[in-house]
Amino acid sequence: MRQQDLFAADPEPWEQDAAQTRCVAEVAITQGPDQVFDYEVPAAFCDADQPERLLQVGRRVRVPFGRGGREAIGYCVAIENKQVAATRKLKPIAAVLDGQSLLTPAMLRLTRWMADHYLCPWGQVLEAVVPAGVRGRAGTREVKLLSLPDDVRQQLQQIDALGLKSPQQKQALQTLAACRRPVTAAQLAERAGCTTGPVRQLLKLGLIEERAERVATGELVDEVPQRETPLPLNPDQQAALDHIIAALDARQARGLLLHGVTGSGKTEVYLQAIDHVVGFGRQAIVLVPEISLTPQTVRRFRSRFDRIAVLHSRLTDVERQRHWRRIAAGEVQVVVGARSAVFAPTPHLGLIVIDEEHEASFKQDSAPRYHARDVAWQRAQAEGVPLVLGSATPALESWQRARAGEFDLLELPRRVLDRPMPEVAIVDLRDRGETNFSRGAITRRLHQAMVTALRDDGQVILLLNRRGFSTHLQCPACGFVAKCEHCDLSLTFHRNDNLVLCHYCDFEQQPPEYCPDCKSRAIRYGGLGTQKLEAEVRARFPEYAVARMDTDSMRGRTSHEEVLERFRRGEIRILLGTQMIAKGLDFPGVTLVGVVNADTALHLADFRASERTFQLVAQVAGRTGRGHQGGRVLVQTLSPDHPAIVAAARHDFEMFAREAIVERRAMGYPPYGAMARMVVRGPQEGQARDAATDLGERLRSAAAGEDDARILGPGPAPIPRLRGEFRFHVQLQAPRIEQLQDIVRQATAKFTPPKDVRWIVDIDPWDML
DNA sequence: AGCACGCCGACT
DNA sequence: GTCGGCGTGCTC
Repeated sequence: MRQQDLFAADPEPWEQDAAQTRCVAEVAITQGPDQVFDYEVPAAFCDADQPERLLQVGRRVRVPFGRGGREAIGYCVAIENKQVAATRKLKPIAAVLDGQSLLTPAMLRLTRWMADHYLCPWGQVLEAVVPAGVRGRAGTREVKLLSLPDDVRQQLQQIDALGLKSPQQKQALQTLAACRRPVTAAQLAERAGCTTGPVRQLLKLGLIEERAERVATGELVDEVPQRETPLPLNPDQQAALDHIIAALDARQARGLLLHGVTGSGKTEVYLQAIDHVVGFGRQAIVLVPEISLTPQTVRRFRSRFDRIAVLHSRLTDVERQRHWRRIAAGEVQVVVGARSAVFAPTPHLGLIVIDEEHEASFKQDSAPRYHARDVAWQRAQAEGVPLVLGSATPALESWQRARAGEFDLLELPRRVLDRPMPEVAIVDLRDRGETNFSRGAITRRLHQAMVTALRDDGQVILLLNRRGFSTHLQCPACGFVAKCEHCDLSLTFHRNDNLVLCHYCDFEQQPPEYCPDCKSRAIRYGGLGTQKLEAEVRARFPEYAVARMDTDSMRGRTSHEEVLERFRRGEIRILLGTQMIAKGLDFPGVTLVGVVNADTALHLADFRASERTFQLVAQVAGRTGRGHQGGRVLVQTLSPDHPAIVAAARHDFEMFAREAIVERRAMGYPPYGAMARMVVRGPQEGQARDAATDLGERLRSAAAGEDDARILGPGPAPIPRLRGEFRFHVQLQAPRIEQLQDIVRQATAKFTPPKDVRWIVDIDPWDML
């Protein structure tokens, strides 16, 4: 036993001193265990005269951590006067890293909730919530500011007593004394009418002090579009707006589901609600899917509000940081952005809007795996503001909350100007009369509809939710299928680059000339992708301009905007592409929408497969019939009787919801139960499987007390190998999410898989791959 | 998450 | 006899 231990129960006098109530900082480490650690606050960080290094809640700190005193970065989450046990030694904070707090107390509470809900270390959540540009030094510049020490200032009356020979130095000194704000050496030189030489000399003599400070650089220049006035509302829109305004005036947290068919004018309702919020000096946050954060959307908001911040993924760190500071300073009325804009540091939030709330992109697929809708609802409740969720095809989770009375339901059942919904026809791909028309993807009926639409000066949108040319390469002689070396998934042939590539890890190689197994040269290129569809369309309609939109053709920063602009002007007559073209576009000239294959997502091993299919078909169908020429939709499918497809063809969300909810309830799937998923992955199959098995056992024993919880697996994940790693997953279901959180917390507390084996937990997963 | 501590095999 | 393997546990 070491000597210290002998005295542990009876502290030395100096230890009793240390046990007095002390100022303690609680720090959440960004990379480390999910705990908050106490640190001593040195007096140097308590000096209000030095705001740059003052410790405050929400600033980051550098702290010694672990044995050997290695350093870690953390967020100060609380400063308290605490009674600390006599034997307990606290390490001191080494440095304060930020000149201002990065998080309000409300945002700290929100991130704490996220850490608990999504089972992610608090420090990691904080790191994800504060944009990198704000944490770093981006967008700031160090300047050296001059000041006059007090003793020198007092002696200025008898300036000659200082013994300065140079009149320029005297002049500079007096000029500095007259300055009300700190100045740089260059500014002082200019005002004193000299060069920086005398100023530097004064510094050398110690008559002037210099200190470094970080200041923001640059200014944001917003393009200001033509000012637009509010559009007249139809009675449904007016009723919805009145309802939202009533919630706003009540200053209460309230969830409002705005269910409006495509083209029913949801955006105008948001705009006028936001106008109301801005009217009493508060800010609004509008979340839109990344994919529809187009110049078109942005222009609409800019044309209605003076001070708006647009947060999108293409911003540089510096730009992001400037927006963030403007928002935090209350200079912005409306924040428009993708998922992470839910963390915008608005000082007086008045309203949150989520447009297309059913969209997958609101769920983050890396830690913290949050859903912006759920975070927004949490924030809305904490700040007492309404949350408006808008969609033509709401997520069943939101729909169920509205039906249960937890959210208010606002319906916009009609399109603006009483335009009819487009007529939707289903084309049965099992019908030989249709498919024998050609070996291609376009049936006789779709071809004829295209001919008619184009002849009548209309435009056509064709949806095919698969990139590439051929989706698989197979040898007809021996059955060999070309697979990715790292992922074991079929490689897709891209004819434009003459490459085969993996859509999951971007592995690419030359297409094989012959089968590696049986040397046959007759490899068949099967499966339809957008590139092949493009070739077919060009061959069928050589006289019309065609454009393809998918992630391959939209690599440039502005190509997306360019294509849409040319389509708007009518230069492009046929636009084909992946789901990128299914969402939010509003072009009156589109008189025909063709869904080339509605079944692509229908048979995935995923309980949301039919919901996704319904949403995709219903959304793309809504892209037509927006002008006076009307519009029609053709849906090609092998499952013409599938409820999701039938309901989408009738524009009948409620019909779809009624059917889908029966199945969800029977299976205990969301919204009728909570779900979580864990994935264990590693470069060695056996190790990963063993770790998954171990985890499965821990989960089961943790769930022993919860007889209504179900643990499925472990088993190979639907994508069993990805980027060279083997993947196993476990699915968890229980009536309440808290049960699953407790089970996972218990099971993982002491779960330490071998080196190279990693695990993740996904609460409310959106997909199961 | 990292890093030290500790207890068992192949080397000087 | 020691060097080093990585399994276990702690970090204010």
